[in-house]
Order: sequence, then structure tokens, then C-alpha cells
Amino acid sequence: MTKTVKGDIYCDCDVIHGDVVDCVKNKMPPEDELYDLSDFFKVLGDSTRIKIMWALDESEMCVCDLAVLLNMTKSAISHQLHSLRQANLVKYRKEGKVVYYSLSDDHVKEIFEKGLEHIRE
Amino acid sequence: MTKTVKGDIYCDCDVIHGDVVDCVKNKMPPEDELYDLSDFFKVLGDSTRIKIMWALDESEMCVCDLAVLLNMTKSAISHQLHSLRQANLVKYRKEGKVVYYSLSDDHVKEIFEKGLEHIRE
DNA sequence: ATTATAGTTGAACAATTATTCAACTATTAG
DNA sequence: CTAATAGTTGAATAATTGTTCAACTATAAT
Repeated sequence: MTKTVKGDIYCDCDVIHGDVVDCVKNKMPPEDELYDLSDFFKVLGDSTRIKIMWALDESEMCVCDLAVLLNMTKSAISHQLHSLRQANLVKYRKEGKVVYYSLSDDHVKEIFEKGLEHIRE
Repeated sequence: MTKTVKGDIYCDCDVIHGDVVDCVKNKMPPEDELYDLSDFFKVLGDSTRIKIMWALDESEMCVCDLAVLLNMTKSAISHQLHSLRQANLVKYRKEGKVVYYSLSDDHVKEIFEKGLEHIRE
């Protein structure tokens, strides 16, 4: 049984089922796609951002309204909206002093529903 | 316009659209459900765990195989499998010295697909 | 012009977390 | 029994991250 070496990085154990490993390796999506996918879930992996997303799914809202709804400071909300913007999960429009945020994409709700299905099981 | 007070915790701004806030507040799911949902996504929000999940979706695998596939130590893999177990995302069976892990639930793949749809848009 | 409000931003702090390391258990082989 | 291997676990470390704070911009009102 062979010690596993990839480049000059060593793994601390032997392959037990080489055939399975090779087969799975061939079917795995490209590295960077898996990184993007985990980054996407990371954005949803915070209760404040989940609440914001859930609220915006119900109605377009401004920063102050979200701050009142979640009982947080404008700054905290604004920082999280920045993350959500970077992930293309929300969009905004400006009207005078007020900035209105809304979901940039309707199908996020479907992911929420699937997630709820899982945790309710 | 009234300053917002919930219990003895203060928000740093005024309500702008009180009607919207009230309406959304009534439609929001219970706090603890939103916490559970964000915890669920938090587990998927790590590239190592995403890779493990993707691999296990292809085939049942033991800890060493996963370690070789992802070029990581058994310990690192085992720790992450612990998180996945706690989140009820994987199950395992023991055969001699070897522990085989597999997905505890098929419909996680659907969430992955939805996630990929989003990041590819 | 001045004042007030909506929102953003960067730095700092505290909390969380992924990986490493070493020690450990359990099972198998000799 | 002893040695070797598969896997787990707790503590420590390093990196990441959510919130706070203070300073800032932009728009609106007097």
C-alpha cells in the first residue's frame, strides 16, 4: 500500500480504497467552484444576514427600518448589507437621503425553504 | 417620530416606515428557527466541509480516503466530520477499524444545485 | 449657511473557528 | 501479548469575522 504524495505535500495516512478515491476525484467539480459555493453559504451562515434576507423577501426596506426591526445600529446593518451586496444577494436604490434595499434574486427563497425542510426533519 | 425602544435596548435611529416594519415583523419566522437556519448554512459555509459533502454524495468513504482525496490529515477531516454529524448531514457505519461515512439525507444535493445556479448567474 | 438625518466606512475589539499537534481508544495482525 | 493502523479528542494557535465606535459624506429642511 502506497503512501500518498501530491507535489511535496504529505498526507498522514494510506489510501484504503484507491479506486473509490480516484473515481470521486474525477467527478468532483473544479476547486474554485467549490470555494465560491462555500463562500455563498458562508454569507447565509449568519443570523443577522438571514434575518435581513428574510425581511427583504417580504418587502423592500431602508437601513433604518431594518435597524429598528432587528434592534441593531445602522452601522451594523450597513456592514452586513455590504456583505450581501458583494455576494449579489441584494440590490438598492437611492431616494433622497434614504437607501432602499431589496433582494436581487427571487430564487434565494427556494434555498431557504430547502434549508428549513432539512432542519425541521 | 418616536425613538425606538424594545425593553431597555436602544436602537440608534428613528422608524421611517413604521407600517412596513410592523407588517414584516408579523410575517417573520420565529427567532430560533432563523438561528437554526443560519447555523445550517454556516456548516455548509466552509470549503473543506463542502468538499467532503460533495465527495460523500458520490460515494460512501472512510476517513483515510477523504484525507487522501483532500490531501489533509485524518485529524482535520475527523473534526469536520464531527461538525457534519452534529448538523445531521452525515451518518456513519463501522466495519472493523474502518469508519465509513455517507450522506444522511439526499436532498442536500438540491440545495447545492440551487447554490451553484446562483453563483453561476 | 446651518442643522439634522440617512447612510457608509475603517479601525479596534471580542468572539468564533479551522487546522495542527499530541495523546488517546479500538480493532486487527503477527 | 505486542505492534501497527483507523479514527477520535482536547488544547493551543492562527485566522477570520460580527459589532462597536467615531468620523465621515450626502441630502433635505429651516
